[in-house]
Amino acid sequence: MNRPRIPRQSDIARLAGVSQATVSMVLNDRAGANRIPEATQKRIREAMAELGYVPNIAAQSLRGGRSGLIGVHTFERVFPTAPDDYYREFLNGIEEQAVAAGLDLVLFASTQKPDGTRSIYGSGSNRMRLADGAVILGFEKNDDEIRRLADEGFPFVFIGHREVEGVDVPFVTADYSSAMAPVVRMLADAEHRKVAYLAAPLRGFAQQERLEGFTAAAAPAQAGSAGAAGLAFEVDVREPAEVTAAWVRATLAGGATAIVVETYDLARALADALASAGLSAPADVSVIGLDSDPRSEGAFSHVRVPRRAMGRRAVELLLAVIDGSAPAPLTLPVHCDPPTHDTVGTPSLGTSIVATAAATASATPATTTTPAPAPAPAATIAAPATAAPPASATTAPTPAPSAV
Amino acid sequence: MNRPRIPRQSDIARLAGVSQATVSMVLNDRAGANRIPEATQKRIREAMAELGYVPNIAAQSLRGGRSGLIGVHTFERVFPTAPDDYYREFLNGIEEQAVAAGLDLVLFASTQKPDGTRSIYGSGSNRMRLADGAVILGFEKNDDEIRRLADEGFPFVFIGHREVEGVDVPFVTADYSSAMAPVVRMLADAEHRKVAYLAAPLRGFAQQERLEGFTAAAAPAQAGSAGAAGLAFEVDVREPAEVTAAWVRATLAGGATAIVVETYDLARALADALASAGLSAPADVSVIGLDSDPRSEGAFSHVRVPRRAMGRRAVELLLAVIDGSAPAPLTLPVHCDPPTHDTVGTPSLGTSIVATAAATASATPATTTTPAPAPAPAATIAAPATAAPPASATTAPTPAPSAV
DNA sequence: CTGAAAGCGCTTACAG
DNA sequence: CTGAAAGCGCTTACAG
Repeated sequence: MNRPRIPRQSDIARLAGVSQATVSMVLNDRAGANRIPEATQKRIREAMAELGYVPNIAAQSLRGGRSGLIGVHTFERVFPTAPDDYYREFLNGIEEQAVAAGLDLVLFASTQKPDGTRSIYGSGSNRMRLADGAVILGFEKNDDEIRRLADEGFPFVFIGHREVEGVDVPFVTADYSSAMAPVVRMLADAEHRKVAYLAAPLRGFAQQERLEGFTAAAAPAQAGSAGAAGLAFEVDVREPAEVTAAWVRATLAGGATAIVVETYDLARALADALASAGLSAPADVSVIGLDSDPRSEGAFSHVRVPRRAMGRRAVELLLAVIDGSAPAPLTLPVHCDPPTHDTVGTPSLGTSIVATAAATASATPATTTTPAPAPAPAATIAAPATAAPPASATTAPTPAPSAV
Repeated sequence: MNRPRIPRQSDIARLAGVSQATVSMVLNDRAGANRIPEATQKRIREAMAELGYVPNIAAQSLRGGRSGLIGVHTFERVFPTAPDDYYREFLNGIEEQAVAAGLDLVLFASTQKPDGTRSIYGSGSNRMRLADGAVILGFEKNDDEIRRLADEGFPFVFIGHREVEGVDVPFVTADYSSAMAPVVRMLADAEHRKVAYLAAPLRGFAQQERLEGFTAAAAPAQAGSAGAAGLAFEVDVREPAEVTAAWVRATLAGGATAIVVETYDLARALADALASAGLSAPADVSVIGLDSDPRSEGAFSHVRVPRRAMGRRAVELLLAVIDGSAPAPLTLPVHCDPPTHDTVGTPSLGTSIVATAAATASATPATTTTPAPAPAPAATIAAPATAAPPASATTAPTPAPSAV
């Protein structure tokens, strides 16, 4: 069977009795600019329909420069084996926005090395340039590759706060600083007076910003300003393995009536710990998570990290970067939905096992006592030494996120 | 900041002191054919590395070369909103094999129309031609687009049995015909004598093949041949909404001690029906599903549709189609893992609500009584009229799947 | 108002 | 052993 040749512009031109260039003009609606008569245009369109013409994308993008392709690169596998993978919602958002922008997505799979990690330049060449730009995700540190990408002038945007020395890394992030106010308000409104802030040892940017936001939100209330009643909190840095039934009992015995959980792995550990202590939220203790993953989502009320919206905004930001219309510093915080009330109750409502310390105990709160206006620096909090900010944050101060 | 120009072959050529054509030869490993000396090749490769050369995919594919891109097209959205989407595992497999083959994946999102469906030619141009070939998924019927794709000679492979008149559609499918034998054996071994085969009204290829496979496996046993004891079954075609507690009671009252569920939506309906009837599997009735989706997976023992493996094999088959090394008829059945035993028990073990009809009732079984060797045609089964094969299967007989 | 021509970055015969 | 040249199918100045 002889494969029928795919029609091209010159075939239409011949059929319509015009030049190939004229066909191109009509196709691209630049016909008006050149005032090609309606009759000619009609003839051309009829010829197109008759031959079933379809433009050759490769030729178009070779000529025009843009491929209409947005890359997606992760430093780990894109479709992890686990059914509850973290990337999923980001991809949903990226895809949504690609649809809206009429772009296609390239998932770079060819860059995977035998150990399962993915490298941009590992193969010796940057396949990524096949796309007009790329959204990059992943926890792995690959500062050298990022720097090289920036040096080449390749447009990219990170999902998640990323800093690489010498490079203005564009990124979208959850707006944790503003997301903490509703959390504090909800706890204060439920008349909690003392809260345990269960923090992760690894102090990434997200952890840092959550704690700063929480502190800033709690401080004015603490000072007795308008609105909610005072809320004291104590930062407790723990590995997930340390979050046991005993830890829960000790925490409640210390007078806390609510627990704020910084990360999703701690949230999972806490859910297990509560279960094995025979306690439940909000009956025995109120709990709010500041992050979540699919596995921890059902356990507690939590700040909803807007992963899908972040994916969408990342593509928007990328498109702005690609055509140079994005103003510095190219960081885009995305609003977080406030937590639900499911696992937050009033202390009196609970059948707390804590009888030794009153919920309203006037023990010196661990939080700042300075009546300074928000945002108060987190550094004044009596946190364990392990809660020190990450190296990058101490050497170079974290830049304030600002909208694009 | 002036963006450094992206290097092209002529830049490498200049740096290495050769012609651009020579660079192309070395790049494409056709250097051997032209016996370009190792020293020259080395110089060229070093220049490539130094400049960070990456081929321009558009130019390559315009010229007729390979882009190293495998397209993924779905007639519905790729990343559905529901957390339990059906495509997920297929994509996992596709991606796995892309990694293995060193290829990248293009997810066509630009083709989405306002109603959410996706069309290959809807935008007037076939973006898909950017890729070397494509894996296509989706339930929507778009025979015209498939035919056009085939006419253009574009390589593609379907996931799922697909037939389009006048086109040899390459596809991978679950090997249902062989998957049914373990199901029949498991039921017979557990000493079931009468089984209800709960079938879907929509008789797609998968449904068709399951029923044929089941019939073929049950027939020899029925004839008293070696191995399992006789197994009679009655096909009951139902909409999911019809699968109620009453339906379950009536089915058990009819003497069936086990239910085989053809599709995952019926499986979900049956799970609900059992619950509302206050029954459970395998205590009251044994149940095996012949398909599953993430939402029905936990409910019953089921034949595991090897979605990930199907994704992998689809890419393998596509690569064979692309370089013309795949022999007709290009259909590839993938082995299914046998079901677990979780919801299969012996009838005597159950506290069946059925007291009226003995489990070993000698009522005339609905199955074929012909002692013919397998595979027996499903047509001899006393199925309701609505269980007629689909139009395409009656006009053109279903071709026997055969390995590539 | 329309056409001839250049050129996007490649690959592949074809000459030397 | 290597280079000059054609050409893939387009878009976009530039001439008429």
